[in-house]
Amino acid sequence: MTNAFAALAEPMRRDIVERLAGQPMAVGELAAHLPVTRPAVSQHLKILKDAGLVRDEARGTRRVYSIDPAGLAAIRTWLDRHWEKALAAYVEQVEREEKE
Amino acid sequence: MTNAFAALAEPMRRDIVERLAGQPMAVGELAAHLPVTRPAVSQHLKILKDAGLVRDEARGTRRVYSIDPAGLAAIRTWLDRHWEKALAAYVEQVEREEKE
DNA sequence: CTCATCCGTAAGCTTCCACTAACCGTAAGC
DNA sequence: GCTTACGGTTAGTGGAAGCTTACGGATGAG
Repeated sequence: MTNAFAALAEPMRRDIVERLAGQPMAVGELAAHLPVTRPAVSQHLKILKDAGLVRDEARGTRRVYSIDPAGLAAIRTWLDRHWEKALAAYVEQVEREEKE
Repeated sequence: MTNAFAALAEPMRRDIVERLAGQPMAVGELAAHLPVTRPAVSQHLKILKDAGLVRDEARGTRRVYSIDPAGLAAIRTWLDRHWEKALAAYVEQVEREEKE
């Protein structure tokens, strides 16, 4: 995983992820519903794949892409970790101020 | 919230978030531990603030920044929603293939 | 009031990113 | 074998992003 957050930074790539979450699709099928050309979609998919967010499966000449739950789970782990840490720091801060 | 994912795309900003999660800090204090100048940190904090990920509080001439849990929670909501949708689509796909 | 400290902002530069157009490789159908 | 359909890759370009330097504003101390 190079950088899942950077992969999801682009609105176009989030749109792609949302569409794939609803239903696995091929590259051309995605491009048909998006305002960019097929190569652009292909490049986005490459980035999403490197980030571990999507998977691809050869299906004849077509290439069907689908969501990789592991990628989303990795982000969630990061969030949870730091969210809890922030809460702990906040509690500690409050306790420190109460002693004053 | 303009774009929380784009805000967290930069490694420097994730570093800042991690440090603030451990303990609220002022701008200069952050910059002292980072390999960039203070204005750069200030610009990053502005982006993180616009994204709803951090909050600031005036403390004399200093300006203390801390994590805003709501921002992280928003990302988590997005993840959960599409993750569940992807799972549902996956189950549906399997059932459809079993009928063939 | 003056000075020092802390911080945000503007301007400029460099680097990276998203997009298109053109090309090449591969699998299915006649 | 030839053609068609589907995708990945490359080169090139316009625009956005991050960094630094320089400057201006606000608060506290003396």
